[in-house]
Parts: sequence; C-alpha cells; structure tokens
Amino acid sequence: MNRSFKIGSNRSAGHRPGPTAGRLLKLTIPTREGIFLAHYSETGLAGLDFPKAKGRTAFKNGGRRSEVGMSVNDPAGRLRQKNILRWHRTTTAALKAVLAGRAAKNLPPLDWTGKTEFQQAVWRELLKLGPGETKSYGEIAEAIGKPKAVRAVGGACGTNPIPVLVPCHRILAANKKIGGFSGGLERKRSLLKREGVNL
DNA sequence: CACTCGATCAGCG
DNA sequence: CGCTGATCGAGTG
Repeated sequence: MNRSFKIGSNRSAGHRPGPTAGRLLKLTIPTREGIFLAHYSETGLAGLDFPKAKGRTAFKNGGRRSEVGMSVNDPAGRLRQKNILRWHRTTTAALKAVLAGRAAKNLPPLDWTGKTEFQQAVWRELLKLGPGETKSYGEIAEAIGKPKAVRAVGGACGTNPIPVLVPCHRILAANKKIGGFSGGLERKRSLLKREGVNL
C-alpha cells in the first residue's frame, strides 16, 4: 500500500530536478586518511565522499569548484557562498572529530532533498547513535516502526550520502558481526575501532 | 505494473 | 557452519 515517495524534490514546482539538482559547491577536507569531498546545496551538506586514493591529492581543481548559482556578482550567490563556507567549517570539525573517535559537536544542516521518507527515517535514526554505540539492521528497522524492513534498512544505509557523519558504520549485523559497508569494510572496522568497539 | 536485487535474519540440519 | 524462506524498499524497463 504505502508506496515510497520522494520528498522535497522540486519536481512539481517547475524547477528542474536533475541528478545534481541543488548541488552548488564541492569543497575538500584534508585529513590523515586522505582528502574527503563535501557537496553543498543551497540548504546544506548534501554529500560526503571518502578519499579516492590513500593519502593522495585525489581531486583535481584543488577541490574547489564553483557551479551554477554561485556567481559572486549575484548578491544571492554571495549569500549562498557565505552560508556554505560557514557550514563547511562545521562539517570539517565534525568529520575530524568522528575520525578521531569522538562525537561531533555539531553538524551542518543536512540536505536530503530527493531522498525517500524511508531512507530519511533510517538516517535520522542513525544520527541518534553516539561514538561506539552500535545497533543491528533489525534494531533500526524496529526503531522506525517497520520491524520487518530489515533488508531495506541495509539498503538505506548503503545509499547514505553522508557517511561518517551519518554513522552508518555503527550498524552491525545481528550477531555483532561486521556486516557490510559501501565505503569498504576496512574503513568500517577502522572507524569502529577508534570508537572503542571490539568485534 | 512486474520484475530483480540487497550492507538481513532466524530457523534448521 | 551453510542453506533457505520471508519480507520490504528501490531501481529498472
């Protein structure tokens, strides 16, 4: 019955949706692990990419890329840049904290435009987990009131656009085994280890 | 609409 | 252990 539907997309508003709709700027975050890439929209952080290659300058253009809607001549564009740069400082601090096994003090606004209600429900649930606190896919399913949607929860974790900050690495399989991770199991293990989790 | 595919899970041998 | 069926959401044509 209740079929999935997308939220917040501009589809009916006469804007153009497009695959990268709303993604205005990509900024890099250098860390010990390598260079992360944060994607920002007009309303917040929309994506976070793991470093491409270990310890290398993985992104061309120095990681700073202006796109449509970011014109510095346009007052609105300037405002967006200002917001984004502020969010980026928050993102950077948060990422470094989690990579160090500590809790993020605060997060930038997260832009989940175009994602389904189900996915957002899962991700919101993940945000409740602190460092070292793990749950199983089944427990998340239960928590969002869909106890049987176990595999679907796995699916939502796998499409989480903002890993690390939305801590999908804290979701384990039922038997406290590692489960999967789109960013690579080694990364999941390493993140968990730094949070003091023993498998 | 009718498929297919999963970062699942519990049960059973 | 390994195998299997149940079950749900997302993606595809």
